[in-house]
Amino acid sequence: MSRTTIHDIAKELNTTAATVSRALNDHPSISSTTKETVRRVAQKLNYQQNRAASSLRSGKTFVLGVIIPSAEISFFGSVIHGIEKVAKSQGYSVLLFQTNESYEDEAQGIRTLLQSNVDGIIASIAKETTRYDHFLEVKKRKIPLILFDRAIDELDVPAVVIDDYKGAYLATEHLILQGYRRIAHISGPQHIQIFHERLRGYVDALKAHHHKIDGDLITYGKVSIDSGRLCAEQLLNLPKRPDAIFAVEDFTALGALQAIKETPWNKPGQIGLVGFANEAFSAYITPSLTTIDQQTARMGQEAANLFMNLKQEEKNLADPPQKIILDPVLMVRQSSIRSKNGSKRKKQ
Amino acid sequence: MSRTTIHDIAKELNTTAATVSRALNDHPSISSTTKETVRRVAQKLNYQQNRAASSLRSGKTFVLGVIIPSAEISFFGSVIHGIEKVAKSQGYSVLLFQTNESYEDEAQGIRTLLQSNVDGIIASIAKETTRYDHFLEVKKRKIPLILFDRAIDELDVPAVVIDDYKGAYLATEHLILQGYRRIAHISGPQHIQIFHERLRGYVDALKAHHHKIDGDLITYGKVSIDSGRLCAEQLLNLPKRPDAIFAVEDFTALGALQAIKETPWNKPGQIGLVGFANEAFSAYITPSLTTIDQQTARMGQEAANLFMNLKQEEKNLADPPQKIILDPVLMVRQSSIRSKNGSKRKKQ
DNA sequence: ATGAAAGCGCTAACAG
DNA sequence: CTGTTAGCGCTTTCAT
Repeated sequence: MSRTTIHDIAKELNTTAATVSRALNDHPSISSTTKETVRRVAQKLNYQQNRAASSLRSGKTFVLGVIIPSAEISFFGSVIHGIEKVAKSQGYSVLLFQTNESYEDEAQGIRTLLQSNVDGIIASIAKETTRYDHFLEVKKRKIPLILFDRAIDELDVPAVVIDDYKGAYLATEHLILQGYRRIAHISGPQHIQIFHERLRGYVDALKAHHHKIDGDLITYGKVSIDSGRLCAEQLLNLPKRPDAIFAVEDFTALGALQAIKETPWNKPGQIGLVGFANEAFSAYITPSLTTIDQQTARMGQEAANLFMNLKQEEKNLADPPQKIILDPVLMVRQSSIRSKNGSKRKKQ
Repeated sequence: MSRTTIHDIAKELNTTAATVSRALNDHPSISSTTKETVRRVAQKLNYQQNRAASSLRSGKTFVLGVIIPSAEISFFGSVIHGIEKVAKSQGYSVLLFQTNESYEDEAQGIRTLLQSNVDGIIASIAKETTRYDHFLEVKKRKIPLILFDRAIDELDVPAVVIDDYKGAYLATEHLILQGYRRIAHISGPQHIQIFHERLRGYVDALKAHHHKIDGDLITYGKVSIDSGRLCAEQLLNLPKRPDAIFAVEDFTALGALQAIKETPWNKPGQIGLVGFANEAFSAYITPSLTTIDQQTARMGQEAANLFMNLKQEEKNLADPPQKIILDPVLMVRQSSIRSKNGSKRKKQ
């Protein structure tokens, strides 16, 4: 009545559980005829391996633990997609935990993953997390740990991130090439690394193209629609007003767009706008938003690949951890196409 | 060197593994002093339970298997969020599988979940799936199975869905109450139940308010942006053209909106538009899209709750499976606010 | 190429 | 209240 085990198969074939186990695992020292018959009987009896037993004995679970702030955020949903895809292709399952940006939940998640004997952990650190003891515990147990998006240099583990500096540089340069002359930037809190990097990219792009850096044209918002709107209003009311805005991410850009639309002297196509993140809505608003794509699914895939590679060559544990920096991709849409003043329209 | 086990704790305390196990599991017949000391030593030795061993013995894994088409679709990301939240609160972990809408992947996912001895499975069926043998296998093994969104009556298992009929009724009625007189509908393939239900809701709402049903005003698209655009163009070119459109879901509505904007005789606010799904972009497009919210995170929570309830009262296995039908919520935004002809503006 | 025996770490039944 | 014993189902030496 109860579930078929390898002993049932062994009995049916007058052999032993060991042979059945080896046959099913394609062990080299089993004749192909035996493998064949074992597989046939296994199928007949509808046998399914008991992974708990297998992993208890072998120490391997073929489970990959994934820790993210929230599956509800499209960025992370996309990354999970990429991770699970690669994991599955290599026979791994994904055990998922959300932290809700809380250190406590994150530590609890790590604890559960350790109890589950996962073969590796892929994580994006919670905003609240400032202590890394839980991650150090993972390292101590020699369980492969890979970070993505929000990496921590201090932990000294492999990571996949995108090049925020370069993304911002591309965005700014695109506006320059479109012919905009006074390009403003709405940034975010500078203690968060990615926002600081994006500001650097903005500044360096301007410098490289011999534009002056004007402190008035740089504002620091709180990374939200409302904040983007307020910052943009402030910029558009300057005596020497900007003719383009690079926003630190798409929601900020969305707020800025609202402000732009309500600006009396603005004509469509006059004020350029670029965001960052390629959020789901960005292609569908009016005008559609030029932005920087972060290659989210790819990020997940690369993270999973990093894990697979680590497994392969467990030898070089002392090697410096690999860091993959993904190239951001400029998505040119309507919001940054300069349409008047006879400026030359640069094709991208 | 290697990981702490209950035997290590037992040795330290001159007691036995059984006692330690019971103490850690808060077994009633252990004195509270013993529990206390055991817990202290466990903490000191940094003990973490080995779940594989525990579940091999006890038969329970505290793992919930979740099968979805793709984590990249925001709908499913949101549902996962709800499921994991409830699961975690009850000590369960979530093992995630994506089907990519393929029957093969779905069957493979079920197989892996069975091998992993999950305590229950929550699934949304792949579009391609037409045979249910894999799900029947789950039932046969008496593993609780809960479906969401895309339920299959034939399987006779608990499910959480939203009331598509009611959602469509609400959407249509809202347009009627706004004062629109000729309300069209862009539907989808009728062999897919949800689209058929939405069509029924549309028709019944019109009937209930003594509007005529005009076959010309009902088109059948392919549920995409492009298809929505084409269908809307066709509708807007009718001799007796509609003054409002209810689209079967938000992407269709988005395409329809493009067509509306390009209609020469249209003035903003003249043609009403309602979508369905409350996609992430719907609040941010111009005009913002009135739509039907499907309570996605709630759907996940309810599905997880259904599982938890099943676990509690394993007695009534013969009872008819519970079906939870969530109420859709009308999200009124700009696209459906009637602004001219002195119609009374109905507040919702 | 296969079999015998042991044991992964835990929990549960039975004693006391 | 605690100890003894056994065994969940599998893999892995070690033998042959």
